[in-house]
Amino acid sequence: MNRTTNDSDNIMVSKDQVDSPSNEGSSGGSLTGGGQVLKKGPWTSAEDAILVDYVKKHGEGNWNAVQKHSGLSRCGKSCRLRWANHLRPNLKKGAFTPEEEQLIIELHARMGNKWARMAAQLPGRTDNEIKNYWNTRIKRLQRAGLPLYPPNLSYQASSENQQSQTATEYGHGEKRPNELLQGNTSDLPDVMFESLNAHQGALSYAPPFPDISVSSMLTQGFGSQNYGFMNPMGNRMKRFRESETLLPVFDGSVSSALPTFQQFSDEPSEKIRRSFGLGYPYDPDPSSEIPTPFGGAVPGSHALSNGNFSASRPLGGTVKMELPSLQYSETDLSSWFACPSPPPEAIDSYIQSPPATASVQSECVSPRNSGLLDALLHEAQARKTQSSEKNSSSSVVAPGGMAESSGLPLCEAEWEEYNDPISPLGRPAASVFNECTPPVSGVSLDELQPSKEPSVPAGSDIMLEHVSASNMEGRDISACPDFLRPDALLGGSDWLENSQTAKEYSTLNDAIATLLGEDLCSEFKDVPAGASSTLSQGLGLDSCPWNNMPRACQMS
DNA sequence: AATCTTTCCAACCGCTGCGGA
DNA sequence: TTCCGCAGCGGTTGGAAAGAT
Repeated sequence: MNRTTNDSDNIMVSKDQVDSPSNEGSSGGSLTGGGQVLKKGPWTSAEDAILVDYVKKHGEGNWNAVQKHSGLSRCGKSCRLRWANHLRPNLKKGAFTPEEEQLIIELHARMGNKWARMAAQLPGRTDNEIKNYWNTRIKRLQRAGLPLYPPNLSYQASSENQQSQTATEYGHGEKRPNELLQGNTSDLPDVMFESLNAHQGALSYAPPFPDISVSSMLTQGFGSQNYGFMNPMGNRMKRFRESETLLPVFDGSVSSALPTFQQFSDEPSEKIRRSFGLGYPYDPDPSSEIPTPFGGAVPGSHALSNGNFSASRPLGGTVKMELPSLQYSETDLSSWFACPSPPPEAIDSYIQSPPATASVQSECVSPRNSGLLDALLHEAQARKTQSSEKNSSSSVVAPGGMAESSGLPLCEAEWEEYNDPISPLGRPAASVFNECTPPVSGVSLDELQPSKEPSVPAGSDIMLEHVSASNMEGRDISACPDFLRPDALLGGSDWLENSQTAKEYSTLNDAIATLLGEDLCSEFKDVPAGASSTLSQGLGLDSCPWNNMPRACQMS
């Protein structure tokens, strides 16, 4: 399949050749200042020739002059784009090589949606190409309920590295990805991938995270109000930014806590796998004694771990995918970090998760063992299987695919055990994360002290406090509320009595309303009556501020 | 074979930053 | 200092091809 740009060009040209340049109106257009109609739509070969000729003579730049000097009825923007994406020399056509794909993933983890900058690292590739590739990729991953980044992700928290990277990758005046939205240039470490080199062919599904800096996890993953949740994409983030100030504690975590009602599509993983067509030297060794990374411990969290909604089932019809960079780390980390084989002290948490892992693992052996994405698909399959097993014992009915992630009943039942005066919403995501996520590489988050407070953005102190306070050891991971779902977010009324929490929650509610109102609430409203009632009773939704939302968002 | 769905990609649009007047 | 134009960037859209049913 792999249509190449050449193919497209040929097709386009053949089509356009019928559509003569004089037939400009067919593609629409706009008037220039001089009244000339600027053509839109696909470029013809004749136009290409004109543009190439012009650039040869005059060089790149001054694109608005192209129209004047060459008679080309295209706006400067269009000319620049055409040149940059198709006509300039040394453009590499065709599918991305595995190496390029790997690099893109790496770069995206570091840069976010900085396509142009990524393109600079990929000779012959255009930002548009990379962007399209990435968007396609995340669609696939989302559909499969998979995280966006491979597990063998590591953080390099050394200041040396920060400095060097800051110096080399982000020139003067440039902001690093995590700064781009927050305007906060704290000493956040860069996120680095360990190379997915061939020598990792034996890499199990439990890559160690020796380089994970606890402080970086705290400051980036949760503490940083933006690093963890920077959403390089548009609308929702824009809306979120508008309400950012209303979220003193949660920061971006709210967006991360957006529910995913259907995290696993029914799409056969093999189908997806085929569509990936990748061959990362990554082997989810089914024989390894590593529990299914998610093990049901944090059911429903994975799609959230993408930082995205399932694309296969848009919520409210208008939910757009949000391109995560690694800045989604709270969610991403929760998934990725859950992948590694837990340290001994964390085993309990895994043990207590549904025992589907072994069977799931065995059932979902990646036949190809061919790479990261295979592994991810493998994992998705495992989770899907596990999810269905859990459903058989769960009476909770949820809208859409909510029932697939049936973590809520457990959470409901055991939430009270926490006796945490801080509300689920009032509790920082870090705390939630800490409780829901097994320690990494033998380092429990509980052990992570806010030793780098200077680098912690304002408000993170609260988070850190909670992180310190919440001790996950020995707790049943499954008991942790699934804050990745709005019903869980709404859960628990006790903490609402805490005035401060209630206040925060009120503000938060406003923000959520802003964020989700049109998109999610209507969907959530569709919870079957019984389930809704159950949820409402169990979660104290009667007083749920969601009901203060616009009518469309109110739950029946 | 027909129809529907998904994937891919080129191109457009809006926004932002920068530099010059 | 402000305004304006330009270049560039990122998000989104629309249409064609490919694949699935």
